[in-house]
Amino acid sequence: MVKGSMDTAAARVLARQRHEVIVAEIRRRGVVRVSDLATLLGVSDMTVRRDLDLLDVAGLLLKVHGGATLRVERTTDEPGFEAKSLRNMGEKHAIAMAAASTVRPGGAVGISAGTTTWQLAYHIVDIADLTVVTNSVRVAEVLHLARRPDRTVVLTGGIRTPSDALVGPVATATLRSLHLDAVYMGVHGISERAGFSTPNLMEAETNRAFVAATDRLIVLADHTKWNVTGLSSIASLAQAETLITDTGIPPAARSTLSEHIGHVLVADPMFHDNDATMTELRRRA
Amino acid sequence: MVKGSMDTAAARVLARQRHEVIVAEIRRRGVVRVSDLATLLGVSDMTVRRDLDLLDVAGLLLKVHGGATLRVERTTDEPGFEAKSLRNMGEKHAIAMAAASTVRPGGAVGISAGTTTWQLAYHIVDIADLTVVTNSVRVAEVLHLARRPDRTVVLTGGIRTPSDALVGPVATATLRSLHLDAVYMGVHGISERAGFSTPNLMEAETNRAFVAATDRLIVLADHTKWNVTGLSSIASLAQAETLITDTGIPPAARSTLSEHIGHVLVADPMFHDNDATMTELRRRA
DNA sequence: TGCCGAATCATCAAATTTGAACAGTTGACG
DNA sequence: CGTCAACTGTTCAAATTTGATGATTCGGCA
Repeated sequence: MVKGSMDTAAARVLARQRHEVIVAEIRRRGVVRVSDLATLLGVSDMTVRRDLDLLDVAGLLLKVHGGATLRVERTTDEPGFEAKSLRNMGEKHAIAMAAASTVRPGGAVGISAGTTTWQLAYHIVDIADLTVVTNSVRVAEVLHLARRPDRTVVLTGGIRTPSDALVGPVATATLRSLHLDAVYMGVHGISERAGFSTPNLMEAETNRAFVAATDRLIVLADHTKWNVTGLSSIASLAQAETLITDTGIPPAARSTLSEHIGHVLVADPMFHDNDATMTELRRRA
Repeated sequence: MVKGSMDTAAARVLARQRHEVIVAEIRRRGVVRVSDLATLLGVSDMTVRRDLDLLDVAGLLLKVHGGATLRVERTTDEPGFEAKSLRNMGEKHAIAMAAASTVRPGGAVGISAGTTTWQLAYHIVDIADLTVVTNSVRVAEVLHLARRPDRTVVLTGGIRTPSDALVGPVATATLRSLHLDAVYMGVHGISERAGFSTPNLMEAETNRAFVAATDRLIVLADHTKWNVTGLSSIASLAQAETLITDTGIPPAARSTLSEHIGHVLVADPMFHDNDATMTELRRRA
């Protein structure tokens, strides 16, 4: 009972700062000791332990004897844990589900790198006779582990970016030699003027190669991407055959998009709100 | 209640750190001895044994008399690969070490897929200004995780075989467009008549593309490969500039090989060395 | 098969870590 | 201005971990 209810979590600013420092420290060094943190933060060991308790149940770290460590991610498991830290999971999940339902058996599809397309990979493992071309090591990994005999997974090759995409001359050259029935692409920004865009120059180049390899471009983007412009444009709105987004998209944006894009699908996200931190913040406000 | 069995830990270095080092060490070398780990980690034999006990029941390794080995059965990884990597671990390790010492900084090297070349990857992470081209997802993974700014890792792309090699038209096309200072290649068989060979047709094709991309072919093969002939030949003995094998090779074979190959290096598996993981841990402690 | 050195296991003491209880302090709110 | 809830620090007993000691078992070799 000492570790009270959620009400007690609405802490002073001081506690929150400590929590941030602790998490940052663990991210940086991988492991921290209670005694080190106590010295670093200028508080007692007991306080540090209580902090670690909270952060542990919140899923931000893993308490071990003597300190705490990063939470181990099971890369081969479902995206749940790792993806939890990402924003708009519910929306992305709904979008990925909707996108999966548009994949036709027996074809060859391209899948670009990104968190939404990564989710998409999980939903197409059961589609029959599919050939998938991707520049995402993660997407390939998911499909590879499924081990279906009627599945062909082609990696484009190239240099790996921090976000796990393969880019560069090798990737684009490979894509230039291929023709795909459909391409599923995640983007970082959508606007009427700049079209679809991304902040990474290399990824933009690879994505343009994807676009050139198909007549059927399907863009996956949750509503937070609207009116965001990345450094480099990938394609104009009109080049997309279909855009799949979620119900958070403003009606005005929806009608604007419909003017340029043939099909605009709006996926309804499941209710998926378990973020304790968020709730906590709401309470304080 | 979450309070685990595995994360119970320690005094100077958190037990968690020890566990990570132990698992990494086993994955890298295949086998470790209790006494080695004790000196490596700076703790007593008894502590190491207790750690191995925990990691054993956790399924991360297999305790044997004198130390521990990789677990043979199902891991999260591919069975084919793991199973193979167990055999002749000491020899492969020695060969990989010898091969790493022939890698010149500042160049571009190719590394084919295989268990020996996978080990090689661990030993070249510290070589400066290196560009690596590989068709092995595992090799790329190892080098990618090192995150060195002066490292460029290029994946060839292609279709993934059960043994984790990328093969097919995409892989060969990529390799045809590249020129490498040296290529490090593992093979499944060596004989005077058939030269270097492998049982997998697709891998053979990719490997031939590797050979064609360089003037300096370095073949890695432990002594069990001698007089083994795979389905498909990759290259003749004369095409190799260097062959690196181990002391288990019969003298007769050695002289035969020397007739055709410019350099034949024989690595001694008994030779033990220091390793980077240890120094890093010491620095933290 | 039997022997010997090495490895393992069981047990215990010392050192460290942990959690619970209690008390003091701070800030919010009626 | 007083009350109350929450947070923090201190103390102390219990639990965990570690290394050492000695008995036992294992594995290689003649």
